[in-house]
Amino acid sequence: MIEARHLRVLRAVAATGSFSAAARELGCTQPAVSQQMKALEASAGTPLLVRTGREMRLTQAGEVLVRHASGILAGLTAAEEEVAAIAGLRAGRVRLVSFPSGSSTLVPTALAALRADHPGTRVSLVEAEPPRSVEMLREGDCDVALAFRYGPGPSEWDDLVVRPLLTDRLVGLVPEGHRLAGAGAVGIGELAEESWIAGCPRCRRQLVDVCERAGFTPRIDFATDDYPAVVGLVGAGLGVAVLPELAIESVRPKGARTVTVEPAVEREIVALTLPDLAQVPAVAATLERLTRAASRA
Amino acid sequence: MIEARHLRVLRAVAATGSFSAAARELGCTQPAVSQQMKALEASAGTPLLVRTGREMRLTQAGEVLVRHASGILAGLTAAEEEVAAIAGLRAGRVRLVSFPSGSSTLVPTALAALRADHPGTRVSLVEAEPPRSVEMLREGDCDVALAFRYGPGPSEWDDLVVRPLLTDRLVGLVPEGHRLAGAGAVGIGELAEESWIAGCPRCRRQLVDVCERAGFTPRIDFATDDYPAVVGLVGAGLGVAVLPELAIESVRPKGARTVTVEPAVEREIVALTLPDLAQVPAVAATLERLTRAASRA
DNA sequence: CTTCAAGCATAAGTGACGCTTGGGATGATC
DNA sequence: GATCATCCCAAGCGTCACTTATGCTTGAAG
Repeated sequence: MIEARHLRVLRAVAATGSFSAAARELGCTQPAVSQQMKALEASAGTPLLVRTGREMRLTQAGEVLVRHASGILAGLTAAEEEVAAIAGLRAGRVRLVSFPSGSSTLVPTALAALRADHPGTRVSLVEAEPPRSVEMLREGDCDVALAFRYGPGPSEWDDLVVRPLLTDRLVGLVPEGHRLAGAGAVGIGELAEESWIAGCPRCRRQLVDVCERAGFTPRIDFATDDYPAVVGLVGAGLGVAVLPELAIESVRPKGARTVTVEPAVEREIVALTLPDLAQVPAVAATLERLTRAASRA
Repeated sequence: MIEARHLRVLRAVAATGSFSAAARELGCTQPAVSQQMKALEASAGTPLLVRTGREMRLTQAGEVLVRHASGILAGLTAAEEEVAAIAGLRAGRVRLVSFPSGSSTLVPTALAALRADHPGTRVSLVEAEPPRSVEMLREGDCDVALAFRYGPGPSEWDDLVVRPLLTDRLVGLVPEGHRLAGAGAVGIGELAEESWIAGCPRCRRQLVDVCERAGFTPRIDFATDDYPAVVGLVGAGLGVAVLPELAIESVRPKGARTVTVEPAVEREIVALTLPDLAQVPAVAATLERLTRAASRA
C-alpha cells in the first residue's frame, strides 16, 4: 500500500537528487528519508533508486512513480485546500429552515452579518413550521432549524443542540375603533365574546389553551396561517387576534391596534441543529450570528 | 496531512453508509474505522460525517473529500499497477550494451528466451567495447553490460555485480592452403614469421602479449575491428589471425581454417550490472537468460 | 598520500499511532 | 418490552516512524 507520505519523500528526493537535501526540504533527518525510501521500495517490490557513488538516479519504476506522484499529490492538496476553505469559512453552505415570522426578522439580520464576515459562506433558506422543520433537520434536509416552543415543556429536542435566541410574547390585536383599542393591558377574559381570527395551527392551539384556562372557548371565525392576512382582517374590524410580537414586527398594522394581554404568554424562539453539525464552522457561525441578531432585537 | 489510507476508509464508509459495513469491506474491525474517521476529521478540521441515529450522512466537507478521493485513489492504484507490472516483468525495460561478437551470439539467444517468458519486457541493445561499456554502466546509460577480460586479473569491477557467462578461447585462423591448415594444435611460435591480421584493440594487445611471451613480435600487416573482415582477409590468404572463438561462430570461415593455438589463451565473458540494478526484476531476468544462453552454447 | 567534508546506511531507543478486545449506550424491529 | 445491530469508549498491545549516534564510502583539498 503506497502512502501519500512516501510519494512526498520520493518527489523530494527526485527533485533534489540527495537524501540529505530532501530531508532538509522536508524538515526531518536524513535517516528518516532513508527509511521511507526503503519502505517504499519494499511496498513497490522493486528498487526505485540507484545509489552509484555520490549520484542518486531513478530506476524506471522510480520514474513511473515520480510521474504519478505529481498528479496524486496535486489532487491531495486540492482536496485539502477545498476542505480547509470550508473549515475556514471561505466556502461552505448552510441550509437554514425557519418559520415565516422568523425568516422575515431575525434571519435577514443574521445573514447580513454572516455575509459581511464570511462572504464565501452561502446560506439557503426554506420556510417551514416547527414540527416539519425539526423533522427536516433530523432527516438531513437542513443544517439549522429556527423553531419555537411555548414554555420549556417536556422538550422533544433532547438529542439536538438547542440555542435559545429570544422569548417572544403574544400580543393582542384589536381593530382601531375597538373598545379596548386604547387599553394598556387587557385580561384575556375580556375578549371572551369576541370574534377570533386565528393564526398558525400551533398558535391556535396555544390560544385555545389560554382561553380555556381563563374559562371560555374562543369563537374562531377566521383561520389563516398568513400573519399579514390576520392583521388585515383585524384591521377590517372582523375580529380580534393574538399574535407573536415578532410576527407583527414586519407587518404594518393598518387599522389595528396592539394591546398587551394578561396573563402573559411567551414562546421561546430557538435555533436547532444536530450535535455533529454544531461543529461545522459554517453552522457554528450561523448560530452565532442568529444569537447576536436576537440579542440586538 | 491527509493520508491515502484515510481516503480509502472514507470512501468505503460513504459507499456503504455504515462503519460496520465499511469495516467488513476493508477487512478490519468497526472501531478501527471509527478511529480512522476521527483522525481524518481532526486533520480536516471539520466534521465529515453526521451520525444521526442509524443513518450516516456526509457533510459538505465530506462530500468534497469523497469527490476528490476517487480521483486520488485511482491515480494511486494506477501507479501501483504500473510499478507492479514492472516488478512482475509484465512491463519494464532493460538497456543492454554488448561487444560485437557477444551481440551476435549470446544476446540473440538470451533475448529470445526473455521475450518468450516475459513478452512485456523490452530490451534495447547498443554495441560498445568493454572499457566504454563499463563506463556507460557506471554513468547510468545502460543497465547491463556484456564485457570480457583476459584472466581474472586485478579486476576493476569490484563495485559491480559480475556474472560469469563463459570462457572463450582464442583460436588461430589460417588460409586453407596454409602449411598448418590441417594441424590439430599449433604453437604460437610457429606463426612467428607470418603476416598477421589483428582484430579489435584489446584483442590485439592480447595477441602481442602472447607473442612476446613466446619470444617474437608479430608483424601486423592488417588491422580492423571487423571480425568478418578478418576472416575474409585470412580466407584470401593475406595472413593469419587469432580470434575469439565466439567471434568466429557467427561468421562462415570461407577459405580459412581454424587451428588450436598453444598456449591456450582464454578470455572470460561476463555480464555486468550495478548492485542496485541487480535487484530490478527485468535486469535479473536478463542476467538469468544470458547465463542460460551461455551454458547452452 | 593523507586529511577532510559530505552523504548514505545501520542500530538502538523512544514516542506515537493504529488495531483489537470488551463493555456500555442508543435506536430500530418484532 | 425484548432483541438485534450499530456505534462510542477505554484499555492493552504491537508496530511504525522518527531521532540520535555511529560507521563506511566517496570525492575533493592540502
